[in-house]
Amino acid sequence: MTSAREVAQRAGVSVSTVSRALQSPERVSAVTRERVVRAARELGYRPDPVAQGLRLGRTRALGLLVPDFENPFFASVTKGVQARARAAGYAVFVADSDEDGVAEPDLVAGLAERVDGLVLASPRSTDRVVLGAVGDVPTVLVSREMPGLPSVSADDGDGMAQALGHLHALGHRRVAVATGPESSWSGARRLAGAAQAAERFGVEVVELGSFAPHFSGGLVVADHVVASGASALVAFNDLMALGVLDRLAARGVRVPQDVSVVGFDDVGVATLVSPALTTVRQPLARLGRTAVDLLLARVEGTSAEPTGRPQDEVVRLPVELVSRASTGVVREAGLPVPGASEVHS
Amino acid sequence: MTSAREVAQRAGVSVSTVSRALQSPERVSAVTRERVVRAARELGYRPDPVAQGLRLGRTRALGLLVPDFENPFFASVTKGVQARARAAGYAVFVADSDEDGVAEPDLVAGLAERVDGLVLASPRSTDRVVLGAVGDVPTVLVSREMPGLPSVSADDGDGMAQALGHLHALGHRRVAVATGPESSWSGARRLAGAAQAAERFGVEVVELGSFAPHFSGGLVVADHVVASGASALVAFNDLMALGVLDRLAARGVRVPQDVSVVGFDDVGVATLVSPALTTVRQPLARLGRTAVDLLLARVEGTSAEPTGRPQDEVVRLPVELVSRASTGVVREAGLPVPGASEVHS
DNA sequence: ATGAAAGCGCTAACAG
DNA sequence: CTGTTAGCGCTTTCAT
Repeated sequence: MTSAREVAQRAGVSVSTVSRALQSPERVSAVTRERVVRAARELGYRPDPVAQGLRLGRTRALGLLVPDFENPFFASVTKGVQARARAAGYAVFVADSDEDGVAEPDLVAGLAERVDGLVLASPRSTDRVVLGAVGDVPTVLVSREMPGLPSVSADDGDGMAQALGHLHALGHRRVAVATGPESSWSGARRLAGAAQAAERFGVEVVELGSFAPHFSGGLVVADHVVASGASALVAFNDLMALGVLDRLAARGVRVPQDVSVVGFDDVGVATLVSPALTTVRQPLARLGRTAVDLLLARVEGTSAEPTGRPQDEVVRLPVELVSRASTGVVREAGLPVPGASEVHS
Repeated sequence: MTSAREVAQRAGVSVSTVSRALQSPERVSAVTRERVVRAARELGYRPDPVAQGLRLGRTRALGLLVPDFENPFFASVTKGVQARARAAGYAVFVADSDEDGVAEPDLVAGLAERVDGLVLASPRSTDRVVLGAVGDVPTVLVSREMPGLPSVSADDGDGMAQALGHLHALGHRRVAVATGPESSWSGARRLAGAAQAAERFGVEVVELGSFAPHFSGGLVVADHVVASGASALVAFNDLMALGVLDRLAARGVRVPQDVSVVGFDDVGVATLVSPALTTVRQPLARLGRTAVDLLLARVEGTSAEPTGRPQDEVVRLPVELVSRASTGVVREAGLPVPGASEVHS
């Protein structure tokens, strides 16, 4: 690592001039600036970001916390955060809580002391714990809203409404809904959306409860669906829906003839299974990018916006129901008219 | 952020005593240590890692570069790196090159100046470029070997041998192999392994060429397989294999009756498709964990090992062929005996 | 326009 | 055992 002193020596100037020539070129004569720049280039000099960070109090680093990298939803969010941060000249620290809410405060605190801003994706802790852990570090939430913190999430309630509307139009009148982690904010939002939409469309919603947001959780959910007598299911996410599909097939329950299945997220695998999964598409990478935009607005001085945005801005990105075979029209059998509506109601 | 000075004041000692009491408790009297520790706890003091980094020349941060977070292979590696680094008290910077080898040197350089060590997963650049970019920062490679740098990768050659052995045992005599990015080191290794195994088993290997390591690449590969007259395919990775499966199904080519398909990696989705994918399982998270172990041995002083390990240690983790339906025995039809062997050879 | 000096928060060498 | 001093690499007054 070459330091500013070596550059100064080579250019025959002082270290402060080196700093100035590089940071505020206009405050230095053209000729010395040229000399400094050349010396710097020849030595491959790059100011040490750690030292800069110490002096300026800004590290030009952002922190990202996710519950699980192996969940494609968060992989995409990570990608989005990463891309936008880099474009703005920020490095990104990451931490994976392994879906363990208890570990979150420590992880957040560990990140917080090294970064200028924090992105927390679907934190599982309570509002109070999250607020305590971030302290006074600028923070943006993803897929979670909470008073006092800006956030960007998909419109979960609307997504659920679209899903139920779709199922209703296909003739379903009794629909099961499986939730993810108890502590999932978006899960709660969807349940609320489901209740509203249920009334609007006149469908009965059966809450199956809370399950692991993975393939394995779906295996369990599938049996509940069958037992519930519902003719359709909306799963917490695509991974869970895939587990449902698998178990249903194993039990000889046909999809969509006997039961229709809707996922959430539209991660890549949704199209790779058979039948392809109908799902509520979230703008995955955009969640991450938007979060960084919000964060940098705060980190780099609120003065950018003349009128000043509200302290905790809440962004809701639109979602889109993507209809595929798992709720589709079955050629040979015609529209799957659920027998459930005859049995119940 | 509370600083050491405030703790010192509250405890009635000097800042150096605060530092000592926390870093080397035995060099401080029991009573003052107690006072300092209590003051620190009361103020919620945590030494600023940035300042520590500047002073000590160690940031207690590691850098990780991957070609694509959304590729589940790298998501798992990231998870492994993350977990091990955290356990050792290191934070992790990440960067995603988007499979763009040209961007790599800049990304690596950007990471290098902030970290104590680097993990480079499947870097796409040439040896010279990689070595230049890392400079003198301790570095470990994942899924890539190169003179001068330690590395941990799966035994790709053996994996390919297991795949071909399996296919040979099932009666296949003409097997297509599709590679990933030209610059992929493991792809080259597998081709080499294929050549060896081909001779050993007496199977003919048809090299289809280089394709995108995604689902979309597989769609293209499928047509090549059919055109090649091979009765089986080994794809570069599971994602590609899934694309092949999809396209084959669309063309009415049955798997495994008409063509058998083998993937690589055993990422989660391999079991979610129908037919389930036979694949060469890599110890994904372990790749990441082992890389960090190697790295920390270097970063924290080679003296840990009495005799001193070789400067560039090369670790090859074993792989395991997992046989599933995509090469499986077909109940109704018996063993899929490829017609290819009658047509050719 | 430039250099000297101060200091970000911390730790290590050196006295005492 | 503890306080004082110095300095990591950088930016920023403050003089000149």
